[in-house]
Amino acid sequence: MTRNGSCCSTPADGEDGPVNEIPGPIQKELDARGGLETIQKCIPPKEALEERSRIFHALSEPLRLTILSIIRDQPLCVCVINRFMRLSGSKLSYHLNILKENGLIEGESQGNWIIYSITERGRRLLQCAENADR
Amino acid sequence: MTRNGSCCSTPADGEDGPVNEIPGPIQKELDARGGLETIQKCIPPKEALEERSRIFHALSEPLRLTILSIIRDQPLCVCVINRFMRLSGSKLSYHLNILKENGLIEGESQGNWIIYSITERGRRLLQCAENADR
DNA sequence: TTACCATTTCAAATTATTTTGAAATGACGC
DNA sequence: GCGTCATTTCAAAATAATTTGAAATGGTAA
Repeated sequence: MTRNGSCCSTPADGEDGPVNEIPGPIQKELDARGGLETIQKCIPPKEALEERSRIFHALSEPLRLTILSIIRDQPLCVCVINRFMRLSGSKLSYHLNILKENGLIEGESQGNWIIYSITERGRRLLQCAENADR
Repeated sequence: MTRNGSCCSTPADGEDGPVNEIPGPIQKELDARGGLETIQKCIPPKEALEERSRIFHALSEPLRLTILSIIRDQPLCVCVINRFMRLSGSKLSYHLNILKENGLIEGESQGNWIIYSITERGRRLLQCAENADR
């Protein structure tokens, strides 16, 4: 298996990658910081990256961000949440579940109702959301 | 068009929703806060919700979070980024583009290369990512 | 126990995102 | 100009997320 010798040849995914030149100024900067290995160490482990991206995925729907702002200041049952959302029950349930699975809300059964409240994580990330588009 | 009289009947999406009872303790809490209208005001406008969810979507892939941490401390050209990622060129380009469209990175052409750097927004949100999974 | 209500679950249909590989672009040096 | 390199673009294929409507669950109350 020989290499083709250029810096940026496009390897098939997962195969051994390119192995050559790096542009001058970039190389300098890189050396000053300790080379490629130093950067490699900045990449978080796979599990952390996957967990974080799942959480962001949960936040990547306007409907779900809406649910979070609705229950931010007080727990509410599904039917009251739906006064604002006006979705089919199964659709609302689907989105509530994604928020719950990702630890952004939690639900407590009380008789006929399920009362959802925002979690600490949910609150923290809702705050990030509000700062995001700046 | 008559209503069926229950709190939580499931309306078709977008139709007029349910209009009845609210569980006792929830109603209390709600009144103490100024009723449904008060909560309604906490829901950000559609445009803000959509913009934020787009940004979170851009962050919802391990590959893209990886790219952000790689260029967090110094700008790098695509081919050096790909030393770490080892993706096909078009795949890496696709993900770089999503980060760019959402203002998380920016690219500057320098001769044969394109040097990407993280933006202020990218840095801020990468920080959120690191606090997310707590 | 029967009926009813709030909510969830399931599978099928729909829609959106990602991956792939080939071709295009634009810079560079000869 | 020609060949080469880094990167992007495009369309098709593959995969993943969301929506829908019907049916199930589990509580409550008569």
